[in-house]
Amino acid sequence: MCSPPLPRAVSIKEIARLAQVSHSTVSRALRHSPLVNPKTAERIRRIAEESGYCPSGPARSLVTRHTETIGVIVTSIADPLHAEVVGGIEEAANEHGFSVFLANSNADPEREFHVVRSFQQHRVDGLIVAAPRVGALHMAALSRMRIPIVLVNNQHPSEFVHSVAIANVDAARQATRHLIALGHRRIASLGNRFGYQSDTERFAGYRQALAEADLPFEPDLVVHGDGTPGGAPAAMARLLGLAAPPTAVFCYNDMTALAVLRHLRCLGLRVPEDVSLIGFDDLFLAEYTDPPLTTMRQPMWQMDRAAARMLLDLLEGNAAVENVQMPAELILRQSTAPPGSSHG
Amino acid sequence: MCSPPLPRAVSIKEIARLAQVSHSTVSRALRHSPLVNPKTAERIRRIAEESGYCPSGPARSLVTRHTETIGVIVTSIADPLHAEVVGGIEEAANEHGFSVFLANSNADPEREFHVVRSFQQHRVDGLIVAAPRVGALHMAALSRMRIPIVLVNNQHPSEFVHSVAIANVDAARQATRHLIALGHRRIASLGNRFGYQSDTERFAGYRQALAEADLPFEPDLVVHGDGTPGGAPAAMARLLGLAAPPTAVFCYNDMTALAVLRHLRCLGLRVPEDVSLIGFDDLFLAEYTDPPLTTMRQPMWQMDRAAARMLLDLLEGNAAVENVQMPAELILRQSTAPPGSSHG
DNA sequence: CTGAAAGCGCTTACAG
DNA sequence: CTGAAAGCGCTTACAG
Repeated sequence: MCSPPLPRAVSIKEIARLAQVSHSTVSRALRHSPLVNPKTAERIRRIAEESGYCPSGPARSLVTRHTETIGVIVTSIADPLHAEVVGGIEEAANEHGFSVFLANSNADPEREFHVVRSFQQHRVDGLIVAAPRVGALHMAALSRMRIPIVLVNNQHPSEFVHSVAIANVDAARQATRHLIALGHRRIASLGNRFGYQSDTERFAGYRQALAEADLPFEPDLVVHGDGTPGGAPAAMARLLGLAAPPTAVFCYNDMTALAVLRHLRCLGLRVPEDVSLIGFDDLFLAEYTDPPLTTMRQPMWQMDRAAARMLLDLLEGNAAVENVQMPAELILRQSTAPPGSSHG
Repeated sequence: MCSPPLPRAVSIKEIARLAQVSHSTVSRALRHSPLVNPKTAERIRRIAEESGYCPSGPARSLVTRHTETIGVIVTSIADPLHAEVVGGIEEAANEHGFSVFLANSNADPEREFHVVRSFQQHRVDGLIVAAPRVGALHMAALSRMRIPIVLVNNQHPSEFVHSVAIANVDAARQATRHLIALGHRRIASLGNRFGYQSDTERFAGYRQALAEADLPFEPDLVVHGDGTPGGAPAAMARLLGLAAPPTAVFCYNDMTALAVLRHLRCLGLRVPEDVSLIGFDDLFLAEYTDPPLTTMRQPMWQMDRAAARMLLDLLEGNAAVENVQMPAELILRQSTAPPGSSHG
């Protein structure tokens, strides 16, 4: 609240005084308006340069009515998946001369509210929401801001916004097919009960693949974790306690797969010899686990860039597609193999 | 550059009209000034609320001369270590009502320049620089901005700024001591030739530990990677090619250790039976490798919070300590063991 | 307690 | 080509 008197930066007026012209002329010269004598324009620019002039964004935005900023909301910056989100967005934004405000909702409703409010106060030109719940709960507040908004992997379908999302159904089907192709018949789905739509969609893809292969759907083989390593052991214990345990597990995400991997190791079970494991996301670390994790790659960097470009298009007045679905890619590594491959 | 006419947000004037008072009074009421009749203040606030009024940060900052924003510069957002940087900063900033601009320098000098310039235009109140080179190369430009700056893990010593850094010498000494205590005598140091000061300091710590234990320093046991997984295999090959290869390796960071781990596995060497490995950073994934990685934890989240708090202190006019050194913590996991432990 | 006035640093019609 | 003027949305002395 309180703060020391910042040294006043040199303004357009100051350099007008120095250059012996009106501040209007300075403004024009600095903006390279053709309406000013090239000689004086040059002189003005030199003076500005020498005096270390740096235009005031806030002042400028007051009249232009845009700030050249976008806001980005993520649930957790520490989440490796979201770290990439921010990277792709920042890159694309910067290429267009936009700066990005980053905020972390922490999945806390109160915090989410404040974040949106604060972005609104800063008069961001547009918003990218990569925090599923924010999109879900605050859509009304968001659309009241009357600025372009793009949702990344939004978890609740809504018609009136722009979004980019991973093609969950296809991805899950592909993952399951891969396991089926390897010869697995008892394939578990370890979902995420907080995954909302993505969980539903991935589950649907799993069932589709089963149906296509004429494999029976067994409810017992479906358990729901919480999308974090913490919930995985319990879920896995349920599966292993079954009379006929699964020979392969399709995990909601890599974090879950990671925890399962570790849990199985503790139990003395081998991956993929005893149990095959497939993840989702292709986090950086998926390549470094032992065995390296087979997974469905979610091209986050591209998705983010796509989201940013979509927003930038909107900001530049171009029509943009409403929704983009990006395909996931099966990344074959060593955590999947034919069932019982150690014995055969 | 071009952009559609944003719908004009409701201003203080508009609600003044609605409330039949002057806009000065509205301003006061909204800011809870005691200089306004409680009844009318209440009425004004209600009207503001109902009309969806949201104060304009840019307009406000023009007169208050601060924007309640800070800029954060990192080299790479995708780098897991830096993802945490941002998280801690954003959290602390938000608690004090500040928003954060995030930019990624990509270790590109031109980009770095633009980032600094853009933050300056946005009139950020303060800056946190977690991109070592920016601190090194642009210190002059930065200090010309005349705003508080805090450097995180800055790689070049400079007197006139505030900084928080990891205690590299101590950390490296501790790591090396751990290996010595396990009985290792031939301990390699796999450094990072782009690590500037941190590399130098960690190397110094390594030598100190050796000296303390009266172990000879062998230049052959010191190689320099590039701080990324890419450079590790070559560096490791050199070490393994030695007449008497090391039985333990102190790696510059976890990423390097990770790559070494993998490389050794390819070569059929076991960790820690054949070679002990200790990393640095304690990235999230260090816990999930096989074997889990023994490493020196760099408490990034706390370091970031410390940096943010230091900056906030500065912004609030409080004196702040100039430099904070945070101790690293030895995290014992399974990648280190006595030499030749498979045979004994 | 309230309003008129000045001003923050800029841009941009409007007259010359 | 140039300057005086108005205005962007706010805050805050200054007079009542």
